[in-house]
Amino acid sequence: MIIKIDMKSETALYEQLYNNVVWGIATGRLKQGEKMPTVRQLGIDLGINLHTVNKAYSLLKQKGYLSAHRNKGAVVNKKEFFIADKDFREDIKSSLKPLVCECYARGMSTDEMCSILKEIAENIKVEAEDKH
Amino acid sequence: MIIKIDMKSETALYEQLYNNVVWGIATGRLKQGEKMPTVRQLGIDLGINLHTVNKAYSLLKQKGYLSAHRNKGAVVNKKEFFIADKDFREDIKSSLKPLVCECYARGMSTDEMCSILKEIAENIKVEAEDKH
DNA sequence: ATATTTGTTATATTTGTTATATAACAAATA
DNA sequence: TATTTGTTATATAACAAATATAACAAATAT
Repeated sequence: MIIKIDMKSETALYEQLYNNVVWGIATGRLKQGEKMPTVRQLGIDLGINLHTVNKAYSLLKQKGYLSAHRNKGAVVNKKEFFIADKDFREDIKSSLKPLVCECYARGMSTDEMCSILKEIAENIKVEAEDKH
Repeated sequence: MIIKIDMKSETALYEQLYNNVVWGIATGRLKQGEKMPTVRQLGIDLGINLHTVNKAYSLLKQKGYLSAHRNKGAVVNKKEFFIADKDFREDIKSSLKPLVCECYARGMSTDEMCSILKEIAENIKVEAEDKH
């Protein structure tokens, strides 16, 4: 999978990298068991430091998306390793609440919010089909 | 409205403050034309620096929620000042996409995501009715 | 007019985070 | 035994968050 980062973005590099990998999994570009580039190689490819890559990988491991073994590189975990369990749902709720507050404060209805969410989800589905 | 911040939270103080005010507007605790505490007073009340308060207020002004005038303090704007226009919707989409990706990667359906969103919105409604 | 209140701007300092750089360690493989 | 890979440890620089002090500018009160 081609990973791209935007040096001008306000989002931290390691966070962009994290989001990219999650997007890759969501769109089926990264499949379970698939080998990730090494922290050194990806650092070279993206023109960033291996520790920045390592920080992203560590987070991805912590969240269950990747496993890493010495001299083996990082691989994408099976889906069972990153299910939408209770803890995850609580995390998502916490992240979502401020956004919902903003929408609500601006007079948006719940249906409107859901339709935006569905639009995004639909987009991800299209990106998943576009991978060929 | 009673504003509370958590010094142990990972979220920046100015951001917590920002979220608090938006929540206040969303739940009807802060009404249009209502006077906000002065940056100095709120700083004293919360035990934080007036510049931290000022940073939150500046962001809230920038997003249309508040107006400020010298020696008048900050007041909550009319709803017309913070509608859910195209720019806002684009911003929300950008913020929402990484979250939707995570949910999608973990096998959640769009309906499940919407139900979580609705749950949060329902909660805000309850908090709005609880204000008496 | 003058003093006060308030947002605003400016400068400096401390602390934590992000990103880079170099080096070394540890485990698996060739 | 050498190499590859993740991992850990320092050190450094740049930036952001939060504080501290001071001063400025406009509106209000006395």
